[in-house]
Amino acid sequence: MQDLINMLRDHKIQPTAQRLEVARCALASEDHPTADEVLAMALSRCPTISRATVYNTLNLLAEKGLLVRRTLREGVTVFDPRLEAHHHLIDTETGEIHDIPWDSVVVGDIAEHPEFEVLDYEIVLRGRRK
Amino acid sequence: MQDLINMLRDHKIQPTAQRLEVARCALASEDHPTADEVLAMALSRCPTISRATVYNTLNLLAEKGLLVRRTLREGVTVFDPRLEAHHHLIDTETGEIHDIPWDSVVVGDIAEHPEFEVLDYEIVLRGRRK
DNA sequence: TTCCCGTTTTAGACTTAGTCTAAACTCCAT
DNA sequence: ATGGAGTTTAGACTAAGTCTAAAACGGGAA
Repeated sequence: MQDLINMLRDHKIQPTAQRLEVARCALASEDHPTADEVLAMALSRCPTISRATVYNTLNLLAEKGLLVRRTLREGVTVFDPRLEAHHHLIDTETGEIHDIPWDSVVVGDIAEHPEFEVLDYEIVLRGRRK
Repeated sequence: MQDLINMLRDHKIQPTAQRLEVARCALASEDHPTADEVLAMALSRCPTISRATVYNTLNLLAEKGLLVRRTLREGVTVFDPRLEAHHHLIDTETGEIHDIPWDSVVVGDIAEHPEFEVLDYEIVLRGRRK
């Protein structure tokens, strides 16, 4: 709890009850929740929290680098609490997102692009449960 | 024109004026249009075409393998007329999507996943104009 | 050719994800 | 205590997408 407060302070985010609850839900998540999923979780402990606050807080946490916004599901943004580089595997049947450790794929040289400076990259795998 | 008709027939899609127009716009596109972008293009030649028809037709073309649906832009689905395997580079400033030839990146072995059979994959690069 | 019936198209209602706004609430510093 | 900056809130609004029910189309049988 105190750790969470400090984590927000360290990132220049003024801690409030609502922000702590959103951070708790999103950062502790084992998967890749959408904003509305975080809202649903947060409501159980913080029954008056509003959708706008959850959206604002997630955007704030992402902007401050505590979460990563990802485009991995059609039509929705998901938030990823895992900050270390990793890849993703999408279950083609369900859309579920699974983390793949960075080292389990070896990417060789990426040819220099004539017009772009590449800042980062990831592999998106798609697969089916065996 | 006749080629387009045959292409649809070959894929068991009954050609109609609207479908031909949607196919023309989407398949000839040099980029990765959204459904609403295709609608805007189609309207100039086919002024009464409806949004529902464009959405239905794009979904049909994707289902029949003439287009690929991709999740590369936040909140929207884009359609990709390039069927050969390739990667994508996203301009972090604008969100623009650029194709990257398959061979310009060498991906080594992908570790066998214990629970999933990997069907395909691609690299998503993010970068900034130099 | 005409008619029929399955297929397609259409407008518009509906849903879902997300942003925006303006008012209300907090809470710290005076 | 009070004033103001920063937060939260409900609800309006927008954009992407699906659904529905009715109208229009079109190709084959007669």
